This record gives sequence, structure tokens and C-alpha cells, in this order.
Amino acid sequence: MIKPNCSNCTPNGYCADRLREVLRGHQGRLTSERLRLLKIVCDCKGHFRPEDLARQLREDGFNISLTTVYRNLGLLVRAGIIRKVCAAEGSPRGGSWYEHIWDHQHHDHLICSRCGKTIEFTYPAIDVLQEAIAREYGFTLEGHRFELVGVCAHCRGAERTDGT
Amino acid sequence: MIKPNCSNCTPNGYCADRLREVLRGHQGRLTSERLRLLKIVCDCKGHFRPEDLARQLREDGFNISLTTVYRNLGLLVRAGIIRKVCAAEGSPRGGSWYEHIWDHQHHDHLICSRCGKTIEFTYPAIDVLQEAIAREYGFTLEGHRFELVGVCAHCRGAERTDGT
DNA sequence: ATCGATGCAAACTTTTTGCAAGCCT
DNA sequence: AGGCTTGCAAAAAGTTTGCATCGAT
Repeated sequence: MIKPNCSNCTPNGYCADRLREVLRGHQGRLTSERLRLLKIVCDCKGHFRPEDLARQLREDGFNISLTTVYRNLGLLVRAGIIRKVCAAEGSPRGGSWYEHIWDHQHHDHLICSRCGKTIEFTYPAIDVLQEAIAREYGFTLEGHRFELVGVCAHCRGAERTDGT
Repeated sequence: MIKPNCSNCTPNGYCADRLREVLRGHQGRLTSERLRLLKIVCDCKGHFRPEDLARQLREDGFNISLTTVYRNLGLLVRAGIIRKVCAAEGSPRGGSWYEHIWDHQHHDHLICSRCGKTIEFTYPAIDVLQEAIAREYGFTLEGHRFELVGVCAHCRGAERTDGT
């Protein structure tokens, strides 16, 4: 398995070799659309929806249909290139959100349930924890999602309104 | 704030007082639909979608519209009665999933990326960890979501098929 | 009596599917 | 050449909204 950052990877994590490797394992074909999609995904800074990818591709002058984006999202997830995030607690319209996890140092999220603000953090101890848990249940770990939901300092201040 | 398990709570966590309390704080009205919905939610064993609630209600002879279910889901989330889960990695059709977190001991999920099987586990150390992180960022914690994604022992065994 | 909540139907958004054509291997 | 992929359009699924009516406070 090619490492997330092999010598061919660009700084933003773009690495055709990795995609090639994944496709080979699943009998998939390396199309220009998939490479283009991969590139866009790696350029994404934060969270994105399928539609965001399609729009970005269109703006860049590539006519890749939303259908194709959808059809390849599963592939990218299975390849460990992106993952779903579910920051949106109260489903405030807007489908699935993803983020790429390729070159990033793995991070987790702190989400304010009032204003929706999300803060990214990393905490090394989590890795130790997840290893222990996975071993206990016989899982081979691929990743994790750790989201803390609460009220941020700012919203807590504004909260003193309905107390009586 | 009334505790998740006050003296009026039934074993499955149903507690009208809690709902009443939450509604009072937000100027909401205690309707029969909301109580009924609460009851159904507390009877749910695992994960459920909005539609599952509506169907269950219908089967029980209560005509509560799907619209009303949707309109009240946000309320239940804010009240800390249910939370969204996002076990579905590759969005295999099916909208938002929820679970109730009322009387349950808090638990987290181990999800197999191949077969989708989810195992629930609890690990006390996580609570310590989340407290530390929340304090660091000035958050008042309401809950967390910790999902480990990997390949379960069974699927790992079957995986030896595409290696060459 | 007032104003929020509900039901129904329609509007909307998001995701999937059928089919002919195209392209990777 | 063979069969996976793509694009387009249509269908299906999931979610929200408008409006008249009902009901909690």
C-alpha cells in the first residue's frame, strides 16, 4: 500500500499513484475524470459537498457531471482519500459533507451546537485509545471520527437570556 | 435542569417532565404529538430515520405526519434526547439517522467499512479525554461522537481475494 | 383570545438509475 | 474488442414550506 505521502505526492496531497493503486485493487479504471476529481478534492481546504466539487470543476473548465461526482465519492471514501463528516447536527439543509484526509495531519472537531462553528483539534492520546479499542474487537483500523458537541464560549455568554 | 433519569422516568427513558422542562425554556408547547413522538423515540432500540418514527407512529394508530416528525427532530436534538449518527460512510441511500441518548449509558461505534456492521462500545477514558479537550477550548460539553472505522475480523478474512 | 403547532399538498434539494455513447486496458 | 465509465435526463428519496385549521396556555 502506497503511503499517504509518497515521493510523487504534491504538497497538497495530490497523488495519482495512490489512486492508481486503489483502482487496481478494485478493477477500476483510471479515467481523466477521476484524476481531475482527485485533484479538486485535494485542493479543497475545508469541508465540501458533492455539489461543491462539481461547481469547482465547472469553474475550472472541466465538464464533469454531478452524477460522476456522486458515483466516485464512494470510491474516494473507500480509498481513504476523503471521509464523511457530520458536523451538521440539526440537518440545516444541505446533504452530505466530506473532507479529504490525505496529507492532513489527522484532526477532529469541536462543534458548537448553537452557532455551528467548528474548531479543528488534534490530540495524540486519541490514537492510543482507538488502537486499544480496535484491538479488543478484532478490527483493522482505517480511521476514526471524534466530534465533541457543546456550546462555545461566545454562545454561552449570550445564553443568559431565557433563564427567567 | 431535570436529570436524564428522574423519578418519573420509565425504564426506557421516557420522561415527560424532561420534555416539559425543555419546552418551557424555549417557549414551546407540550402537544400530544410531541409526547407521543418522545415515547416512540424512547422505545427505539437502535438507529432510526425520521421516516421510521412516522411509520411506527402510524402502526401504533397515531396519525402524526412526517412533517411534524421533521419539525420536531431539531427540538429533540437540542433537548439532548436524540443525536444524529453518521455510521453510513458511503451514503448508501437513506437520509439522516438518529439514536436516542437518554437513558442509555453513553456509547460509541465501531463500524466496518466493508459490511457496514456496527458494534457499540463504551470506554470510560474517552470521557476524561473529552473533558480535557473541551476545557482547553472553552466549550461547555453536551456530548460527543466517537466512531472508529475499520475492517471487522470477518471481512478481513474474506479480503484475501483481490491480492493477485 | 392568542399564537404556536399540525396536516396536507406542493415545492425543493439531494441522490440514484436507465440507457446510449465513449474510453481505458 | 470488451466492459467499465460517463453524461444526460428522468425518477426516486429526503426535507422544507405555505396555508388553513386546531389546540395549548
